[in-house]
Amino acid sequence: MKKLLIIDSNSIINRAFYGVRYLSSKDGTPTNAVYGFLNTLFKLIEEVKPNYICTAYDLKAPTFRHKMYTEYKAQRKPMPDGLKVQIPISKDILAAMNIKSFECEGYEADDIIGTVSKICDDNGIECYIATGDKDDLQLATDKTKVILTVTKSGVNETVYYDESAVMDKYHVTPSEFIDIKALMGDPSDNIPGVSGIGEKTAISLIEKYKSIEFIYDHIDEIDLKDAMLKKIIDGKESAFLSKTLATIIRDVPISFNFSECEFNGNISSCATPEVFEILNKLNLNSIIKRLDFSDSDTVKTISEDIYKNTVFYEINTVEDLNSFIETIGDKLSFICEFNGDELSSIAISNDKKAIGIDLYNSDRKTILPVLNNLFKREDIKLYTANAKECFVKLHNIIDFHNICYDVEIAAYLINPAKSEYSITSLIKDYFGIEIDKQSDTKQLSLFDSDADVTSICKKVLAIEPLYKKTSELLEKNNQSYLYNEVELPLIRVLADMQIYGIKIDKDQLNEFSVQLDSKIKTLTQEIYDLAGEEFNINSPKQLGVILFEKLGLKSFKKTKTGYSTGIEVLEKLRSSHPIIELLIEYRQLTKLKSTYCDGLLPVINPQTGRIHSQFNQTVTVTGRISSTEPNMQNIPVRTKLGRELRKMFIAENDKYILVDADYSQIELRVLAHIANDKTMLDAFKNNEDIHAVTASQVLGIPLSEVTPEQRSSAKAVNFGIVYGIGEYSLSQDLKIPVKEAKAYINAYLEKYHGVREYMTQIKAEAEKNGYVKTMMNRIRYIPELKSTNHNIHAFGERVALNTPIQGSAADIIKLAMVKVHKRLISENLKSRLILQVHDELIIESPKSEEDIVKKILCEEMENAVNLNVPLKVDMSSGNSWYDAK
DNA sequence: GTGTTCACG
DNA sequence: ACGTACGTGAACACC
Repeated sequence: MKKLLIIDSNSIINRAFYGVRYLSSKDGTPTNAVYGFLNTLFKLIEEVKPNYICTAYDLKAPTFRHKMYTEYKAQRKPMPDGLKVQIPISKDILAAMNIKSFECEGYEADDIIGTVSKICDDNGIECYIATGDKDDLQLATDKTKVILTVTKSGVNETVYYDESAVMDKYHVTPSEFIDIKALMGDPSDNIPGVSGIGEKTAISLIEKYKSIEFIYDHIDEIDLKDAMLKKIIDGKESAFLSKTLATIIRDVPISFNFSECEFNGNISSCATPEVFEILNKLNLNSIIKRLDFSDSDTVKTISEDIYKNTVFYEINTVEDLNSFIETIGDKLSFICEFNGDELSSIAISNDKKAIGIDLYNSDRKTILPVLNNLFKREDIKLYTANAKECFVKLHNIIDFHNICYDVEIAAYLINPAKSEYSITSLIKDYFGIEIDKQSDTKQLSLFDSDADVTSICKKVLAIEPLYKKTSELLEKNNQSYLYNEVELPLIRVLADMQIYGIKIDKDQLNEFSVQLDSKIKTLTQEIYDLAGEEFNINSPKQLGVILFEKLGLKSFKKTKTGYSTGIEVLEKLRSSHPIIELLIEYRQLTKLKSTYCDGLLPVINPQTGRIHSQFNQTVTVTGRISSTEPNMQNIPVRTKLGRELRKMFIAENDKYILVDADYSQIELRVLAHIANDKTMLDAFKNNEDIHAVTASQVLGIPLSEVTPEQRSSAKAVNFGIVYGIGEYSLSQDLKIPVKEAKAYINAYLEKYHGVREYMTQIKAEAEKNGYVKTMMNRIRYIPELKSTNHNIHAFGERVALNTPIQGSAADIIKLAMVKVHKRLISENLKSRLILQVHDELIIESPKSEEDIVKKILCEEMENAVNLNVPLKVDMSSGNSWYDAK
């Protein structure tokens, strides 16, 4: 049987708006509802594979229901603006997909759906109704299926109801739904029902008597308490009115014909050029990806102005390369591409002309030295993308001497929130060109060119226009200092850190792993014994069943998928069963073993015996550096056993030592400076214990009388302030009532009024500008502040508060790294920076250089910037990271 | 590929 | 009415 899918657009868009996190296009148009709607649409198409498809919309105009009953939906709040603008967008997209949308003055989308489903019934077509609204369940029959959709944080779920499914779930027939509503009413639509009758009574009456008509026709025979009977009799008029309001109309005057709704059951037919154009304008890239426009040659290439008058060609010989090099002036752009760690191709451009070299199709041995001679020249400025990868992968082959621009880093400073900064994605973002797509590249080339180097040449030719565009924006944002003095020189620093790596004691690590393993085995058995069965302790799902069903512990927190078994849940259950203690220990040990022991072993470089973690410069939104493969910034330290791991990270040999320098309270110092808070500034100027001072201030007791507990609470509050404190979270953290947490925060802000003012001011500023900035003008846009959703907006406020603090601290340590690195080189030292952990720098140093290194670290870190507070650095050294703390 | 948990600052 | 502090990355289970 053929299938028709009809979608209640308003209902699904509305759900999507509240269920999908805030998204917007570059121009600020909110897109979250459209995003959610389209994802739901595609999911439905893929599930139903319809032969016909259409959608129904509500109109703003009053419907017959409003005319009949002025109170109908009168309590509804108007649609938020952020949602309102997305409705017409969704219509445009549907039209571009050739999906018919119906709307009809005087009727709601439901009525159109009722009408279409009836037409389907009459024509022997199976009808699928997709909506977020339970009201439509009244339309379910054996051939008409109602699909209820739920969108939760971007994830769609669908539940299918035919007539029997409705009866299974609700124990009434679809049409009896109407009668239930007639009795109980519906506050969301303001349908009155019979006053005094709620859900329970309504259901039991209709289960018994099937319809309100029957009830009122046989009112004398009905067995009910007098009071109830009176309510029903008094509510007769209202009951019938309610029934009319709740009944979906099935003969709306629309002109429907199946041919207009034909559909091939596949989302690929939605991938039209018009759709691409709209989605691209909205920056809905994941939808573009899902629709996969690549096979459809329908995508129009957008203006390729940046390639006007450019030429490129492939070369394979040193002679050709040399003759190209002769044409180069004082600058060039280049792009390297790698196959693993090996250079696979390189493109170089000079003005409007580019060459590409396929290293697998040319003599690597002769080409590479020529390239090295070119790139090490001091008189040529180099422009590129992803210089760090070139530094790292070619470090003993090519010396890139004078890198003066990296478009990836520039684009990151302009907007650090993007997920990708590859040259390909930058070209698409800034110029709308998809260079890996087939297009009319032939006419660009004066020479015959293999397709292989086409793409890399297009990339290299885009560097100059990307440089123009991004450097303009950097200037406009006042980010020239940040770019030229911090981020650009930092590329070399991070590359060197990655190249040097850190030595790890493999044998000792293996031994630790074996020790953990035997403890884990014992624990596993004990847990099985207490549980009375074997199961996968690592599976939260299986563990949840054991704890909360088999052992009957009480579950008070749930996740999207089931019981939560996180640490805070376990902590609270600690006293209720001996298994909990073991689980907590099991979790700790398996974490250490799998993530740190077994995780670190495979990333040890067999040649160097060292770990060469990647330090990423374009990942975090706040300006911090991130570390991957492995993450060296989350090596355990907080527990005794975990800290043991730091004994594995050691200096190269006994002639070397690790020097560790960490900023003391850098974020709070930054806060004191930015907020210009006198109390806090004084505390730091007098070199006092900031947490103890806070306790003393807030509790109104002398500094000398602060107990360790009081200090620890104050510490939590100080952290909370930096994160954009909430009373609820503080109460959880300190395990005190919300009321007390609130009082604590108030007392805090009373004492630190500079901080209070900062909080108000930065929020206002963020609200007004849509972004916040750090001390060095690192910028972060906060689109969440445009959201009408309370939670999202509150999140935006916390971000506005925290980013200048966390980001300024990142600015400072990055500048310090650049300065330290520079001095190690200019003073001809063998010592090298090897790690950064947000507020901590680690240098591997010959013992003979230990003192001078400490001096350099101290000077450069403490004097990296000049604040209203002193910056303080704690320093220590040792043979291992463990000993150097 | 996503969700949960947990390691760090 | 709703969820609950900022910023990360990795391992594992499960679909």
